[in-house]
Amino acid sequence: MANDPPRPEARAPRGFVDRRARDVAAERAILAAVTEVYERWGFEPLDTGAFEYADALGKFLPDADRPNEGVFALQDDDEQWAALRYDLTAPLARFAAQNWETLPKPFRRYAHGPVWRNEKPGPGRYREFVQCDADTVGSARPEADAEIIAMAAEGLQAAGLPAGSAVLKINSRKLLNGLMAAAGVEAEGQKLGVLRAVDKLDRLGPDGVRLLLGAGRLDESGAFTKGAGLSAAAAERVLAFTVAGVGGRSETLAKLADVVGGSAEGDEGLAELSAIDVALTALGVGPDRAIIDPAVVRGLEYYTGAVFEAELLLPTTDERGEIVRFGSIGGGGRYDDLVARFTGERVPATGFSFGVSRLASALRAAGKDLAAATRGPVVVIAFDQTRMADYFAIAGELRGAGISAEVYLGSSGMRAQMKYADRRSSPAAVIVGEDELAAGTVTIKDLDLGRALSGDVEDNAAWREQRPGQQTIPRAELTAAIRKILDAG
RNA sequence: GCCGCCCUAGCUCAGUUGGUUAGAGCGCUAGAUUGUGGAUCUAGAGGUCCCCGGUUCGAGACCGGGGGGCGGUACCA
Repeated sequence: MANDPPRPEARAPRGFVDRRARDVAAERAILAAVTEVYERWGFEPLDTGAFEYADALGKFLPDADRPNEGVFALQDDDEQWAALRYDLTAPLARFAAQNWETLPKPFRRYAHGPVWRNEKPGPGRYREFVQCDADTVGSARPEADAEIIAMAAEGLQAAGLPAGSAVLKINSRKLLNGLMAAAGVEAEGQKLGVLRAVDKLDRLGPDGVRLLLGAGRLDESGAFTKGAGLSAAAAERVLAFTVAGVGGRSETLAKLADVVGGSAEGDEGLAELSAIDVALTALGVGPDRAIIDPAVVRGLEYYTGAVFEAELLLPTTDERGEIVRFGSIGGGGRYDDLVARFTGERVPATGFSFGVSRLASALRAAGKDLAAATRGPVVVIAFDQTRMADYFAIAGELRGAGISAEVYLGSSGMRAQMKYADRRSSPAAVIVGEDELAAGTVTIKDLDLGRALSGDVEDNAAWREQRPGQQTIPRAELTAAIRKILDAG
């Protein structure tokens, strides 16, 4: 054995997860529910490839001809760098620029699929995950933003999160810029620091944010985060802004006007948010489903106006019963400059993206799994190896009737086959041995019924004696009998 | 990137001051029951003690270096 080649370790790369039937079903259910909403609101599907040229993603390291860290990139045989998409918005911008002349405008599309991020995974954070986006390209109207928000709210509801269990939070980059102008923050580095500090309000609370706005903060692991270095007065001004999100949307806007009104950009942001508020109300989206929250920042890169974030309000626990905090389960905003990168022409655009994978785990953690428990197929016991043809005929008949069925194809005995059927969550097993063949009958066993009764049985002899849920019927009645068991489940 | 914790069977873990052939529970395979799921009993399979080097008569344990994982933090389009 010493000369055997080393065996590879069977493991998935970190940040990549295997999903079994239950998880796949849950994600599919969410996708089906959300895309149905998108289509009903007049958005058309668009599929683009997993790879984009890295320059189309706009992700090159400064002063390097190599793509940014954070994306999975490879060099094609023509030396061009291609990278796996890290979201669905950049590919849309590329597509819109490429086909702009021929598209009906505004262009309304939805898309879903996996995206990849080459970064350190964490709890609830993967390097491959599924997003589901809807975007409107070519409309600068605040109503376009409002429609995206209203649709996202309906999507949450369709996915199993009605009002009260999740909320959409709205803010505007223009407000944040107005705030910083009012607080006298001008240096670029300092602006970034302020935005990052504000973004952490929900996690660190006002005291943590105050530290980050000032000198810096030492976390419990001992790592120090440098702060934005604002004066105490400026920091308090920023804090007052971030915590102003209380009550209804128009009340919040009035409060915010006191803080950022006066600066040109702040006033513009306020006007846009007001228009969004009015449109949302007209669309029937109340403050129980969408609020204005001045602490929402989102990513720093491409948003130019309104920004949105979907937050889960349900309490969630992990498999050990400990409380877990989920980050946002979706987000979006207005990005008016993204298409201009390709065409030079400014094209207003706005959109929203659900994190489907995270939404699925959030629903599971909250005990609100959309998908019912997965059902296995009816298992035809391979009792007599010389009668496989009969077993395949039975499976074929069931399949023809639309019933999921299979013949056991392993090599184990009957006991193991029953156990197999049990573990597949099969509704029923079909047993055809020599007795049945001779009599022209089949024996079917209702496994669900047996599962329900098994708790009361003490010894195996009695259990076997009872044969719960078992019946022997004429061969011709097989499909009808199985159907009856399925309907009862 | 920074800080901390961890690494022994498929999984969760025990392993005494350094001592001979490395253990448990669960899970898996099978038997008890030539044709029946749960429970019970019995048997079996399953190990690079993360890797490399060092100390030692002797290392799963001690020392040094490396790797991997987890958590926090930073970044996050």
